[in-house]
Amino acid sequence: MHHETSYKERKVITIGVVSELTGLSERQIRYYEERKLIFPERSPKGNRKYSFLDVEHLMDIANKREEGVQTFEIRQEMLRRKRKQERNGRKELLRGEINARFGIQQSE
Amino acid sequence: MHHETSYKERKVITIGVVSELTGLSERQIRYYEERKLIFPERSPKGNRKYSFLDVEHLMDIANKREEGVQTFEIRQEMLRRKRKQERNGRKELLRGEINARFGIQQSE
DNA sequence: CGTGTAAGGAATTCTGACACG
DNA sequence: CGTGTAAGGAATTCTGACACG
Repeated sequence: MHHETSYKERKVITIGVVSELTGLSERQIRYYEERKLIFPERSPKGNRKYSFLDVEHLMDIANKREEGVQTFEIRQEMLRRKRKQERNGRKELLRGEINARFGIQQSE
Repeated sequence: MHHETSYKERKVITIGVVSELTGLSERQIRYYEERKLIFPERSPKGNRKYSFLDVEHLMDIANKREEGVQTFEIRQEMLRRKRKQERNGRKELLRGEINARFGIQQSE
């Protein structure tokens, strides 16, 4: 319907800028990647590149960490949320197919 | 109304990435700045930082240049557009004030 | 576990300048 | 005018490792 990979998702920000934006050290940012909390892309020569969405995730992670939540638990929660989204995604897809065949019933 | 400086306007992209995104050389990008076609911010240590909007402007500039338009003319046109926008901005502001006093009373 | 730091190298960016046209 | 390039320096980023706790 929309998206051509929006500004929010494009991976164009270097780790130094992400560090400024989030207040996290580069060490922390790289560690959260190691723990699979964040997934930067790489430039041709291997430099990490982040999106605004990544920056927001990192700020959420920082808040969780301050509350003493461990990276492992943060990852668990992320995966749970993701699976839930996927289920809803499939549900929506199905709803779309049904509508396509049996018509636009606005009622429910 | 909205805007907290949206993703599109935030200056976070380094010149190398802008170069990849636009296909322009760093030399060209710096030169267009010298000619006042583009206005990056600077990081604490002096590195240029661009927004997605800047990237789009650069692509427009690249197209104009391919058509043989000189940087001076591109700048002229930019300034003309900007002044027009400012006039419209003032007009809208005025319209808002008039409405606030005499128009559409949403009840009070 | 989460983060700091020193280490060495490679890539990035900056400025001012010369070149060509 | 618009762009390439070599130059030298400073800042950035990368990885793997040791440290502490």
